[in-house]
Amino acid sequence: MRQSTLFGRTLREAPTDAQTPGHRLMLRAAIARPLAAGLYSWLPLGFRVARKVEQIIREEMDRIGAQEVRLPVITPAEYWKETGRWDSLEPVTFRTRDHGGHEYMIAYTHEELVMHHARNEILSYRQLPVMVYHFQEKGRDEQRPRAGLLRVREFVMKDAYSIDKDWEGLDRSYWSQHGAYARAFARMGLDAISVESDTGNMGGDVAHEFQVLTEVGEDRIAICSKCDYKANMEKATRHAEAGAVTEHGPAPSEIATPGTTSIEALRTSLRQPPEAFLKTLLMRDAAGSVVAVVLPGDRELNEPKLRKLLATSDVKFATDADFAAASGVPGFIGPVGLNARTLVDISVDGRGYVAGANKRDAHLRNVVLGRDFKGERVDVHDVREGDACPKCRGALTIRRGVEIGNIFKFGPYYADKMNGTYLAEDGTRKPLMFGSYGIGIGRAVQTIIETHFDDKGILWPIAVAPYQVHVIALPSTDEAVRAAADSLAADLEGMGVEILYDDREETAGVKFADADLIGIPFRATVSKRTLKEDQVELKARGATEAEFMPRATAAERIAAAVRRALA
RNA sequence: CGGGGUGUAGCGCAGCUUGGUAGCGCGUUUGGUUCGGGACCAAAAGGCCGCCGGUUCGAAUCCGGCCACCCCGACCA
Repeated sequence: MRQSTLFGRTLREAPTDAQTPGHRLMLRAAIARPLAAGLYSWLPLGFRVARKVEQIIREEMDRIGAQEVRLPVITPAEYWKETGRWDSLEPVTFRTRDHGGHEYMIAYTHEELVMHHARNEILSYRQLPVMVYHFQEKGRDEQRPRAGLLRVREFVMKDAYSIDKDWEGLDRSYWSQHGAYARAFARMGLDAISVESDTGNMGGDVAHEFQVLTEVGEDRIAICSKCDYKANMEKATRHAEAGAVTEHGPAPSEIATPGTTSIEALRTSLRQPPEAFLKTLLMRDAAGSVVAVVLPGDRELNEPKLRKLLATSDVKFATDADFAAASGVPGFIGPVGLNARTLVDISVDGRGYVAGANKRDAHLRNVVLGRDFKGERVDVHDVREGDACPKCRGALTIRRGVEIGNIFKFGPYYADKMNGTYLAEDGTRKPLMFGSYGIGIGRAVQTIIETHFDDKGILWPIAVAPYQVHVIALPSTDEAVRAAADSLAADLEGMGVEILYDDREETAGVKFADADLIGIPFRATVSKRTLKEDQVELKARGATEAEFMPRATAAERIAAAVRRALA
């Protein structure tokens, strides 16, 4: 590819609103361009990377026997209505109607559609197990797209689906996908770890996410410093000495706390640490049911855990009317005498706490769990740095990560809702056991950049680099140089090496700066200077030293270097 | 969705407080000189100052409304 005709120009400066290194470099190196909030177009260089990422995933999917298919982007409402997701996904989906008034959704994901085909194609246990996958657009009306390609509203996902006879088969499919993911990410240069995750609005129960740890990530991951425990914060738990302490102190007594409505204010006025207090949160779920959540003053509520526990799509703070119905007073609410379903986090132990008195300007001291109030024991708090690992009691650390892939073990969840059954060996109808497995291509591409760059630009892993060798003619206006560079470029291409050939009439500084920015793994320079010795200079991106080789054998040697790097 | 911010040439920005015919750097075009790390000289092109309305003799500037984009949070594969 001649750079003089390349569509898309490099930018000397990134727009100021691009914040993360990967976002800035992605724009500067002409990988992709924004079209609107959360909508990006690939430019030629970026699209080549995206296709290589796809190809790696395709090879790993094929290796485990998954079969490539392709489903539509525009999907009829009827299938989504079967599972109830037509309604539940409404806030985050793009919809339209055809001229006949029929409703459609830009596919948010493809479980319903694959299950629909599966129930028609699969009649017998003899056809199982089977896995299919495709690379297809997803439309998600994210309320807040961010950081370039990391969170967008339309993107290509590799989504795979496994269909098995039983849990045992599903387990095998799940772990074969897990293995394929690990290989695919390693091949594209991503250092991904698999962590336990919540299933969110995907339904089902067991799930893992593949996370690349980087400060630019939006997810928080709890990682044990001793064992292999790793979990997303929305699911992470810890070892807590529940109820270990039991105080048989005096009965609760009221204390005047005028205007003291927050833990922070109490801490200051009573001169006690946050963990001496009980925090009682009155929450209401999507159906309007109200629940009181009791936590120690130093612990935060983890909403995803609470949603999961209540099997609801949404939790909000309660209304004034809810407070009145529960006999609670905002700012002075406490578990003693509260008229509401009460959930007590496992972080609450047996000590005597200071808690709201459910009376204006008053708190109670010496409030003891079990003696003065009761509730269901639950785990709905955020873990934090230093907490004890639930598996080994080692210290947890909290890191940020980008979720580049996920795998879900649904079991009969979709089959049950969509009547997806097969005829089993014993003559009975059984549900198709389902799993789904996604990787966001664009997010993977930018995550590679986020983790492979220096102060000059991108350092592409060669397996996904837009080209393998950047041939530079210096200067292109010199006949002899141009002829030598043309022939090197042609020779390399003839050997199947992917080259970007900088034949532009630019100065050395501009060409080298662009080469560093674009980040192709090898740079082969032909210049007046190298021509004097009848040589070609070869330099690896990121290396400090260049290598000089005779021009006659240069193409051969460079091609060999590329082969070695790819191996 | 809550909070904050920004919209002026392709990109980065100044001008707005105090209203008076729109500027700087980079980039682009042309000519010339250069040529191994974002060259130099000269000339030039390029602007519904986000949109609509209001105030005013006069609005990039003041007022109102709207739109777009970004950041933090919430939420979300």
